[in-house]
Amino acid sequence: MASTSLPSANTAASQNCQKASGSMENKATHSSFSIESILGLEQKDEGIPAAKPHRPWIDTCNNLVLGEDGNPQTQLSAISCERPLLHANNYLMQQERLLKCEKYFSVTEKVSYKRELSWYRGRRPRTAFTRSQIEVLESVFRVNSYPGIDVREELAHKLDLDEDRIQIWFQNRRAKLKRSHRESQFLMVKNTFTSNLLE
Amino acid sequence: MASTSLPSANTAASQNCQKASGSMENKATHSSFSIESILGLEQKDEGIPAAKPHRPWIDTCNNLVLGEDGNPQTQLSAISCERPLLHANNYLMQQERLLKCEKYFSVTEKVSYKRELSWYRGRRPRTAFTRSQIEVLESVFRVNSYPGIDVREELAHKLDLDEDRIQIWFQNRRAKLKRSHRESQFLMVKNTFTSNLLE
DNA sequence: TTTTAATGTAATCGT
DNA sequence: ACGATTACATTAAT
Repeated sequence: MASTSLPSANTAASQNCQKASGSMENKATHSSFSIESILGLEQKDEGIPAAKPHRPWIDTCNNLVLGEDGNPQTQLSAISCERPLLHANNYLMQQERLLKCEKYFSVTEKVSYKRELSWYRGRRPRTAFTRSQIEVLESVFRVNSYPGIDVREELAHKLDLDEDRIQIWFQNRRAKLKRSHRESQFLMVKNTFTSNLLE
Repeated sequence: MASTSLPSANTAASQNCQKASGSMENKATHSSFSIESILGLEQKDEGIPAAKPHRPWIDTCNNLVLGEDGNPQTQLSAISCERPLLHANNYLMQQERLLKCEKYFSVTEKVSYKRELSWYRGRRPRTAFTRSQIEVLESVFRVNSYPGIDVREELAHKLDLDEDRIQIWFQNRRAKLKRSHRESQFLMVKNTFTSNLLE
């Protein structure tokens, strides 16, 4: 049995209530998008290819992306590689695939399928940090939440990680800290308000 | 199936080659900031309370949490909202509960149960969408699987739900769609393989 | 058991 | 670098 399924080492703050405007590919949400209009409307908006950054972890030749732990992204990562290829031969394959699924999915489903494919094509496989890696990172973070390139490189070497991953980790960690501060502040204000009401 | 999932403890080096870090010699910015010195020094501060995930469905005054659907988590949700309370009186309650379950679970299971208890304290009561709510959501999803904040708010108002629930629902829906795509893709590959074998 | 709401967080994008 | 938002992996309730 999978003994200790301890996925997240830290149980810190969560970040529900994320409400802000601007979904990424959805910029074109006109205010005329009432539910009724949506329900009674076929939509043709789409596209927004969005330029493609460098994705070194994707093999250009449709090879598998290995995960060391049999991660499930493998099959999908293998589909295609780079945004430009979207309009190359892979595009045909996908079209074909779409046609084959035609009888199972509606037109709009195919549209969003296409969008989804193009979005997450080439997304870096999610890194699963080890507990010990997290511990080290947290220790460093406690001392310095803005490590310079030298510390990051050192960490990368010691933890056998990309320096990029380190940087992203610190970014996300800072965001998390900020969130928790915001929330505790919110609660403090709320509590003060409440107790003021009570007395 | 969750039983096949690995503990995800490893995956340390799922990354491919590092980016050729140059000099490990520190740039003498703050040369005393080596990892060893950081890790070796006493961590006395431990600020970073990692507090308050903002759980509005938990009442701060230990009142009952309404569930709209008579959810059983009420007792648990109402317990606490603050990390320190984990070591306060609630801990006793949990111990008691653990003792009661003693005959049903192994020691290691109890351990993980304990860990998980402290985990999902404060977890939002599971929302049970009605059929009609689902229908509307599905209809919108068919047209647009990435509704912007405006559509989400409108949906929330019309369906009498939190906007958060809407957002989460769409997230999970997208994941589900992707899963099904993955599966059909797998089947397609399998079929192709099989028919290639047959001819 | 299966499905799916909820959670935490790594990765992505725009500014 | 930050903020917002997403995908992804997982947990837990039904």
